[in-house]
Amino acid sequence: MEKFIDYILQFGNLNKQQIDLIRSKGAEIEICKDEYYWEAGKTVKQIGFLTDGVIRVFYYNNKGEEITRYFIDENHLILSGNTVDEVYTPSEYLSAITDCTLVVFTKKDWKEILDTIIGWDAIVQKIVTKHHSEKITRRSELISQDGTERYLDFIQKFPTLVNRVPLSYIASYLGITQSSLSRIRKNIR
Amino acid sequence: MEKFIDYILQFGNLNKQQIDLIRSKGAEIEICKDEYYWEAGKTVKQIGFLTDGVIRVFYYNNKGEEITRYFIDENHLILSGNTVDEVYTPSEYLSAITDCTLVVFTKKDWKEILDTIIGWDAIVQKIVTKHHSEKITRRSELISQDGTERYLDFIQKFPTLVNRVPLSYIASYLGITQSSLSRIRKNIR
DNA sequence: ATCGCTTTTTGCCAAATGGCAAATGTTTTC
DNA sequence: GAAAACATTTGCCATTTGGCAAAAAGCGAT
Repeated sequence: MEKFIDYILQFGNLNKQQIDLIRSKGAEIEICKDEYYWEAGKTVKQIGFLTDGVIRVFYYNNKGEEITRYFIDENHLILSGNTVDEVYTPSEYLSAITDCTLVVFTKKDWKEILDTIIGWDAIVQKIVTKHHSEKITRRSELISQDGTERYLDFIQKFPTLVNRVPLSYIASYLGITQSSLSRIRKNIR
Repeated sequence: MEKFIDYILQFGNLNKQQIDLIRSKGAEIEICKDEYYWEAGKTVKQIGFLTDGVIRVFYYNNKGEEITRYFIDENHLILSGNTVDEVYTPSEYLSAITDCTLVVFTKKDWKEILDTIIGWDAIVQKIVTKHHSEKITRRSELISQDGTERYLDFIQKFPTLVNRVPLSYIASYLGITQSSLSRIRKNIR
């Protein structure tokens, strides 16, 4: 919970009352390795913030292959759709790579926070925009690189993930096969 | 100008007064082929909406190569940063591929619209989020495809761009070399 | 129609990556 | 600690892509 508060405070100021409100609404939950947090086609009912663990976001392409779109690690918001009111049904899966701890808010409580704390919306928007931009930048960069560059980039940008995420997922994220990535790693050593 | 109004109305309702306000603030400008609309490192002073033409967004990677991140075509908002107040200095270039027509707003006027029209912020946010998501999805998909699939995907998703954008830019966008793309096209025929 | 300039295609060969299956290594379970 | 389950590496070869340079095609100005 405190991780979430600290995180939010990086993006805007909140007074004690406001912090208490947030604290009173958030609930901690745990997800075991390999459990889904979201499933494609199933309506999302909560807003989450990952405080511990790693989650993998993936979808199935038209050949039925599982493609990892990105990883979510500690201190990241997991939002559903643009607005709280909107019913949101993802087209991708979120699955825990390790055991995870999250702070979650029901949509109702989130809405209450939104209605009570002036500026909350702006804070969340800031976070969302930041994450979006980062993802676009990162994905775009990958495309112009060869396998080795992609991997070096990955270990540099996500040093804490390299040893916690199975090679096959990293390979999928980088757009190369697992065996190629294995060879690339050999060459780097 | 009317294209902009029509576009905005897809995302939210506005009354006649509000539309008139917008109309009174927007100015039409033209940009010739190969001119820059944004340059990396130069502060952006206006909000733009592309009504005609195609713009290329690119940056230089660490080898000094020009990498096309994406294309902007008709009916797309070109925003600077998260908020109007923020001074925004892009790290990429926007350059006209064809002659372009834009509707532009000074930051001051945009702010006035923002302060006058309740819900304007939400409309813009919706648009931005939509574009972001589309870009992330598109870029992610490319990564798991080979050259041929990338190109087929491109012509299917941007049929109007294929014949207006030089091959070298498309190749760069798709993360393959121009000669490879040329061969791919030959094989497809 | 011709010249000059830019864009696209092509040939040649090298390098990178994919596909598949077996071997090896690691972790979990009983 | 052995067996089973899972993850990673490796060998082998086919395919794809890259790099470079020359040729061909396209285009605009005169």
